[in-house]
Amino acid sequence: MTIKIFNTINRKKEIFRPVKSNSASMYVCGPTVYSHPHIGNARAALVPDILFRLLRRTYQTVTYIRNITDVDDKISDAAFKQNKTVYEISESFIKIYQDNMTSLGILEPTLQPRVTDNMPSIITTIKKILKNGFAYVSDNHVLFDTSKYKEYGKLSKRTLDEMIDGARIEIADYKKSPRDFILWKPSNENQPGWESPWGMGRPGWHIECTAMIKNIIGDDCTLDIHGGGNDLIFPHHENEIAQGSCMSSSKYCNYWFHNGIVLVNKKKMSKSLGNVILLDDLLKNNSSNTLRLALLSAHYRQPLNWSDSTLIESNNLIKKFTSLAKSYTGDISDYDDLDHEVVGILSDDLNTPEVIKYLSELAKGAKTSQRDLACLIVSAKFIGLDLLANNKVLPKSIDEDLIKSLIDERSKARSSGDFKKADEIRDKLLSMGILIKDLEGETVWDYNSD
RNA sequence: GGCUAAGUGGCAGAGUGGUCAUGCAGCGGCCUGCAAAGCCGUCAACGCCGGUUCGAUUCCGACCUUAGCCUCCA
Repeated sequence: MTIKIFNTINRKKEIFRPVKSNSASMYVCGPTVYSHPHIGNARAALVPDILFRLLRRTYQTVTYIRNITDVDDKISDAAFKQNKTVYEISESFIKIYQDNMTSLGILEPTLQPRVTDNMPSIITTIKKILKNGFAYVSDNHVLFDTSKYKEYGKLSKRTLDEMIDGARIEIADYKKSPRDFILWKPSNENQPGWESPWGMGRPGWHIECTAMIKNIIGDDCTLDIHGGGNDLIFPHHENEIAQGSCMSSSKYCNYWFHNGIVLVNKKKMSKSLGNVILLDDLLKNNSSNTLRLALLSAHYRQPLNWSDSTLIESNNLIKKFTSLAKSYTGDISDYDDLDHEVVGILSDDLNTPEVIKYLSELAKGAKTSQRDLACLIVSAKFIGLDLLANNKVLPKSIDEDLIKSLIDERSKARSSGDFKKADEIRDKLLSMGILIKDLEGETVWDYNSD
């Protein structure tokens, strides 16, 4: 199976050819652990999760690395504000992040390196860049000298002149050029710091990824795929390319893979707009299936506008699929090969909306064909939708025994012809948030999420 | 202001040089005590202006609009 992915470096869909024929390596920028993960973090983890599932199917070994940034000024700020240590903050949000990802059915990456565990390799990487003449030391900082690297701007398609003209920030006096970026900076007594040849300090934002990648795959190896949100193209990934290319003679990475951001009210989430949607909140009222489907409803490179109707539509579709799946009587393992169609669709640049269309068509056929139904279940499973799981997410306040007794009471009223009473009970249940349906010989209920 | 993308039916959202996306909503019907669900059918779109072409929503160019980046943001 040939996999095609869109490569940001040349803005073209390309056939994926890994460096080694039977294995693939992928690195994705993971979370900075300073607050609760939001729906955007979920998309940034889910999109590579789908690619990981696809790569696993195709290659014998897949090394999927997703880092954890546990050194950052935002973490220090959070620690200061909450009167906690940096370690307490990062540990608690690492746990929340991992729990949220597990709840979403996102597979664990092969490796999840932390910045704090990689200080020696970060320092070694900076030393190599200095030794090769692409960085300079100034006022206890180490800075990358962008003027020395001719290809700078290749990924984001900007020239150095454009960037300098457009720069809004004041030029720090220790920089030769406003575009030079920090590899190492000094720490004061309130900030986490490590001993280095340039004094007590901490790494700049971009160097951690380069150091960890090279530490894992080897200095002279090329990474197959590097991913992240498309808001990281500049400056983060541009800077990574510069560092990675100047610390070793090998090409840094072959395929750049970026997902679009999640918008709320057509705007990027931000604390100042007050439109940040947290996963903890979403997971209270929505199943993992619903959230996954909603996040996959747009192509991964497009912006995804998040709204209530996104959730409602996904929930409706999932309900339809799961109620069909309940009627499956066979052994699903008989049909493991039935997912080759969905694999084919995903192989064309992860076209998840096309997969959803395909699932809808299977659902139509599934009413009369057990094979289509098995295919639906297996195909959904490939993108991490478990149609056989119990999908009901109920608020804790709902009393199931009360619901059952009201339904019994209504059934008696119906069979004795007292439809007025029956309808009153139905309305009462609806006001409790319970929707009932009279199926053949039986009344079923569900939480009314609309 | 510069850079990078994107504009498709009421909404969401794929795709294609010439015949169907799909889902939700709507409309008509079947079913139902009535609903709901389900089923059958159905309406409806390619930002604007030029160009290439027998034919453009699709390719090319200008314009307009929107979003992201240029602020250590996924």
